[in-house]
Amino acid sequence: MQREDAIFRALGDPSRRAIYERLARGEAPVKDLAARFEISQPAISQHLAKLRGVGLVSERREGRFVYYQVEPEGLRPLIDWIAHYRAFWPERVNRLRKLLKEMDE
Amino acid sequence: MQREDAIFRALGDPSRRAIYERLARGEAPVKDLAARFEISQPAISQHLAKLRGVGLVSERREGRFVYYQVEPEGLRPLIDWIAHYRAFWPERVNRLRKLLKEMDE
DNA sequence: CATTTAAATAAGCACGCGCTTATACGTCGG
DNA sequence: CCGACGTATAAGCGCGTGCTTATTTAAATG
Repeated sequence: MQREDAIFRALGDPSRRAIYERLARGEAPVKDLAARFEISQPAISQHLAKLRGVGLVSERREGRFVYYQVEPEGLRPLIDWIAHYRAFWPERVNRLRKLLKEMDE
Repeated sequence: MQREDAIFRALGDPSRRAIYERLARGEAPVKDLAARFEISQPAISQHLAKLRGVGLVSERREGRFVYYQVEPEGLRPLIDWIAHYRAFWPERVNRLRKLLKEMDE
């Protein structure tokens, strides 16, 4: 229940969240990310280090390439935190319920 | 789907999230918050302004007191964002499903 | 009314963050 | 081997952020 700060902060940066969203569609080496986004390769590496530091992302080394991918358990602290305060937004729960039902097809 | 930055950032600060969590247990005037937390009253007001700015909190004025309360719809962008990436953590969905069932009693 | 109380705003400061360029490290290909 | 490539790390810079104290505004109280 503590130290979700880092996860919130990690996703609070637009570039970093964009990188995470990109990785959510499939793993990618740093080079590809650096090509897709307009910031420099070091900036990408720094963002990846932070995402990795909070468990949102993991790496897979292959030769001189480093492939990054989304870590499924990474969002758990966020979900748990939100779930903990679910009593205070009952309508949201219903919406979530609908979302889950939509998945059942 | 855009500008969740502010919400992530708003909840990324420990003091601010603590204030939000406190308000989730019931509305409170600024004075009470300033008494409970160790930071100054202006700091509290500044945090409340940011929480209010992103729709996480709302105010109710009564005389010279200003009562703040959690805005139920405030977490919606967060939930929607997470829900959008739900495909990448199927086990989490099951956990949420369990939580929702637990609520049904 | 004058004073006190609740809250917001202003101004300033220290620190962290995101970015850059430069450099180092490791791996592959000629 | 040697040079190029992929990535990480180092160092520095500008700016935003969270805090403080001081001040302002507004409402209750004597």
